[in-house]
Amino acid sequence: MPEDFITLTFPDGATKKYHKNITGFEVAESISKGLARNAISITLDSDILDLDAPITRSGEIQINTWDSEDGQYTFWHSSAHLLAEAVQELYPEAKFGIGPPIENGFYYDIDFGEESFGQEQLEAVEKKMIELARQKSNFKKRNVSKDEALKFYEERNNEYKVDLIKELEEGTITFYEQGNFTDLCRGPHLPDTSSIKAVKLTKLAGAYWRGDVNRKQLTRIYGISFPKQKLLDEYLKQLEEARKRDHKKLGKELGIYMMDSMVGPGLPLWLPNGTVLRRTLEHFLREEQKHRGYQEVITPHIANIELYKTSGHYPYYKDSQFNPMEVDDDHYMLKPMNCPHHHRIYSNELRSYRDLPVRLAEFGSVYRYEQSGELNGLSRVRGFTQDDAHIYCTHDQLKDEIKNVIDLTQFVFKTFGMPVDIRLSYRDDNDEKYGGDYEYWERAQKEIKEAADEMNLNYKIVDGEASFYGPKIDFIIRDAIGRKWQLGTVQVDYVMPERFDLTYIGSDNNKHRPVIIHRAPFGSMERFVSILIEHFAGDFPLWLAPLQVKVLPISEDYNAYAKHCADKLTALGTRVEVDSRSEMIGGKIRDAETAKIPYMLIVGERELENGTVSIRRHKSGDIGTFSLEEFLSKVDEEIKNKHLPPSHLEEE
RNA sequence: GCCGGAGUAGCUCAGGGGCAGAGCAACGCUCUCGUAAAGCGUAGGUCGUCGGUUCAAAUCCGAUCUCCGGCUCCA
Repeated sequence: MPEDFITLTFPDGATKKYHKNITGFEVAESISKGLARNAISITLDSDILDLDAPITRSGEIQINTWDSEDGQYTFWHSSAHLLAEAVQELYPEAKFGIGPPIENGFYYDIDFGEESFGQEQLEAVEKKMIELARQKSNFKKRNVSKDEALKFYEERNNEYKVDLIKELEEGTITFYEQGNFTDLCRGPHLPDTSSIKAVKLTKLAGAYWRGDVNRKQLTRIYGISFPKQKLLDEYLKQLEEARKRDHKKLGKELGIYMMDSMVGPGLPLWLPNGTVLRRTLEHFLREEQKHRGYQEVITPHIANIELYKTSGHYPYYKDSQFNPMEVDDDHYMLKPMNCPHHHRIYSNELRSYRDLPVRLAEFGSVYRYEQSGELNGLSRVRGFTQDDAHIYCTHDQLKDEIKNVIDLTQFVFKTFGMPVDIRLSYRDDNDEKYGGDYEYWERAQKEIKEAADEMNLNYKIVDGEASFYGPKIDFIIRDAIGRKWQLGTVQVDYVMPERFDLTYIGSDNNKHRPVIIHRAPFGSMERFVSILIEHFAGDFPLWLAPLQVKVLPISEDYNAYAKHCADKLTALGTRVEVDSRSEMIGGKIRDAETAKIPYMLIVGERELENGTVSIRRHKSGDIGTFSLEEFLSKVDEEIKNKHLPPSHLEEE
């Protein structure tokens, strides 16, 4: 091929020849006018480029519009610049840090100096952004030398950009300009500001420069923008919907839990309905574990500090534990984890290789001193209960045991129809963060990966996320407003067996070290329940619902028959109540619907005469009249098989 | 811990130096009803807490507690 031609491959596999140095815009134009009009940037192989940048090589090309992730990324990146331009207009002294696009929008970190910046100021900036966007300023790219770049920001006393530029290579530094605003930036950007039609500045936060608590805290402005007002309206509506499933709101409405300032922050009190929910979950896992060879144990909530010094937890996590208390001449601590207690139980008897694996399980409550700003409903608390277990096995058994545990965890999430992300958490090069020998780590990381591969898990490997004693598999889920939380975890540990001098007698009659697997499918009952509430939006599967059936007599004349139906259900073990208030049936139905009770049984003259019940399902409405016996077996079947609620099945 | 918001009846919220408000819930009475709200009435408050300014503070100021959104952290 002659040198001045390149070949571009499109997402559908088609290829086309172009002159070298053709721009992305021209390529788009060659396909259709509409595409050229909507084009935002292009992605060449994995690089996102400006629309007017000359394309110098062959490769796979994608024209990015608003409908692609890369297109939105470009759109929001330019919006961040627009935000900065608006701030600069209103606050000429403001100094800019970084302003990247994020998953939903963008932010910019800004040093306002002595100026105070609050909610009220946000609106003015928002208005200014729209005003500036309408001026249709072009985003102009310019190559600058390192000296020139440094000089530019030194003149403006912007130590943040200087800090950034110092780390850049000569020859790779570019500035982007739009209107009166110039920014250090690698791009790419929109052709001009005019496509930014709707802007909402959503949050104001403090953010440390470079994420370092010891450096200055800048003001971070979060925002989101769209090419159409309608899209912004939809986004805001969606946010509002999401807030309706917030477990803090539903937890209160459904009587799941409460917080009380006299009890203390981060210390949830489980209300009767929440307790039913939690105990049902515990029973579910306890039964499953029984079938899988676990033995349950119970350990106290405090222990001598020596226990945690032996485990090595104490020096690593000193700051996130409640202060020790003095008892006689010793120091005791609220337990921040269950593992050391279980290790002592393991050591309580001489173990033979014939006994392994030993699987010790406990719903163990632990207490951790989380920073006050971190506490969040049931998701992040200072006292919580882990569905903890420790498996002591031989090296040969390790991989199979990991697979068993993964299988259990998958089974749990499948039962609730929950989508989870799986992460293999490895160590990084910061040796101070981890205990134990490097070669153990290598081995554990390898075993985990092999097990995950053999189970066909779809995972991501993340370095630096391991615990201090070993690598792990984490199960991550998102809450109603998109935040990620870790639920289940499976961790391999070669360190604790050494520290606690754990042994078993092998077939060779010698002592050997077992390996430990730490695991918690739910993670913590508190966090799991918070996610469960949001996942089902309070519309729980029948087997989990705190109140499963409400019997609604048409009038007081049918209270006795309603009671009769309820008694039959109670005898079956169903959680049932009768609404015998002197309300009209419509009112009773409404109250039961808003309380999200799965089944309503309406009984009046017709039902009394025929020994039937009229069934209403939450969210689905009237589903017809059945004999009481039919309903009993229907409920029984639905509970036994842990059906998901109808509303949820439709969504899947 | 840090930055920004918020806290008024059981719940959702209005009021913003001059008598503490509404809807829902609760309680009482009437109604006895067929698939998402019956009617009337009654009661309910140290306006998170402590202090200051003022003739007068729910309202202005300061401190503090708790909650929410971020940052940092997260066994």
